[in-house]
Amino acid sequence: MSKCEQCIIKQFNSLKALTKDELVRISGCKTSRKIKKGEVIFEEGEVLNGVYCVRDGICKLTKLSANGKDQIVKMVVKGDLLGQRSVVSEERSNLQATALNDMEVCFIPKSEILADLHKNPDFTFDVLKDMAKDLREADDVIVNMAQKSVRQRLAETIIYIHNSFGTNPDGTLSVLLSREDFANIVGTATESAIRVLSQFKKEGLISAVGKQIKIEDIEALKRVE
Amino acid sequence: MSKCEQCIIKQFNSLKALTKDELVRISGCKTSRKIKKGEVIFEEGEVLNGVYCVRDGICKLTKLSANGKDQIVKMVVKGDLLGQRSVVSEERSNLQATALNDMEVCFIPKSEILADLHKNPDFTFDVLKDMAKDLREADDVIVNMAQKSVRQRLAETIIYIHNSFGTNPDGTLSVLLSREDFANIVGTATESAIRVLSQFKKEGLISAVGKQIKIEDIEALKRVE
DNA sequence: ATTTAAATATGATATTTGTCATGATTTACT
DNA sequence: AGTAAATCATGACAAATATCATATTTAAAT
Repeated sequence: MSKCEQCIIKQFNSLKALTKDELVRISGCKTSRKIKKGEVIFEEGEVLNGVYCVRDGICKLTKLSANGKDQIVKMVVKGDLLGQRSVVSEERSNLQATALNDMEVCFIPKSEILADLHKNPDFTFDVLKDMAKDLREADDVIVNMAQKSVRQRLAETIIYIHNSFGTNPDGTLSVLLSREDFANIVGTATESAIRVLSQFKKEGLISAVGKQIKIEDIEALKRVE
Repeated sequence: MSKCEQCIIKQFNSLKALTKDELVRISGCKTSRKIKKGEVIFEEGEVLNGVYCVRDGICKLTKLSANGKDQIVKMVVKGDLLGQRSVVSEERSNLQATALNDMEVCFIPKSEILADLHKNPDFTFDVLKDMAKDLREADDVIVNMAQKSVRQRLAETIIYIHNSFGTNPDGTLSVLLSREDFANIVGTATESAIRVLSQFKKEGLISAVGKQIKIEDIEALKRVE
């Protein structure tokens, strides 16, 4: 099994603030795990006994709403940590995590994380900074949800996925999402998401073959009202 | 001027994790300030040079959306801290803070807060815990915005204000919000908020004389669909 | 106290979004 | 390969919400 000290992934998250010794210790008790596309990593309401460091792949964080629909609250990629919020606040998870790709993650037990949080202020501060960023992003999502149309939100979602998760050589978005996933990000009915995507296609803003979506006119997409 | 070490307010926020010495030091460089109802404490995009500890009163945190409407993202009360997110991430404020009451706040310079964040892991951990709570609440707001009707959101807002900010002796909500404020919490047009409040009144769920709103049937309000 | 401005209220109507139905296409499975 | 089950697509209609217009009431200012 590879060692945390040498892992390049940690450069992208708060683990980089740990000392060599701390990393060696964590490396000794972490477990590596492969997760298949569609698999649930943890459920809403589950007690998380640790934090996941995402080495590869992408997952969605969802919350089931009263009307029985999943809302995608955030997407987590390679390099991100998963489950810090629950571990820090010692609460059950408020979200479900589901793999959108095949994934590879390392699981670090809660006790190790908490030990370092209490001992290493740099690490704690880094986790804090990360959470501050998450919080700002969440504020932005709230405002978008409250004030923008489904059309605008969907356009922005496509741009966001394009910019954050990249594209294949042919220009198509590298993360494959179902129309239902798009609806659950945007907070609309699946049919509405489908309809708006069809409109974007007709208007030449995107092209789509099945789940393969490609931005054709990003400037026009940005201008969508 | 009163001293932080003796201030009871700090029991309600992360400052309680500071040592006596740290509190004395902070006490020496804090400034107390009174803010009148309606006054802006800081604006969106402003550089915050410190954190506010709310000793009395309530304020709203808003973000201006592209369509020119303010969205109320969170409300902050006596006992809460204000501005931690921006200070931690060393970014300009992503929100505007406006007093809804006459307020009394203590301003603590950024340098002091950051010094303690780097030295006192208990304090940092406490701030982290607080932010984790804010983040969970923000996730909940996202889901509500995305999946619930204006009617439901408004009903829940009234209950939230009732439970979190309390009532006057006659049972009316102690925080006076304009109909526009309600609209900006719920993310709807002012006219829609007014209309729904009128409906609630007709249905006997609330009574309202001007801005004075009183819950008449909280169970029915909880059941609103 | 009177005037002026702002906030509240309500109707009429347009627009957006959701729901239900139904068919086509794609994917998964044996 | 062939079948079943998802997923995608689109129409028709219903419901929710926004917008515009215009009173009415309330608060603020002189």
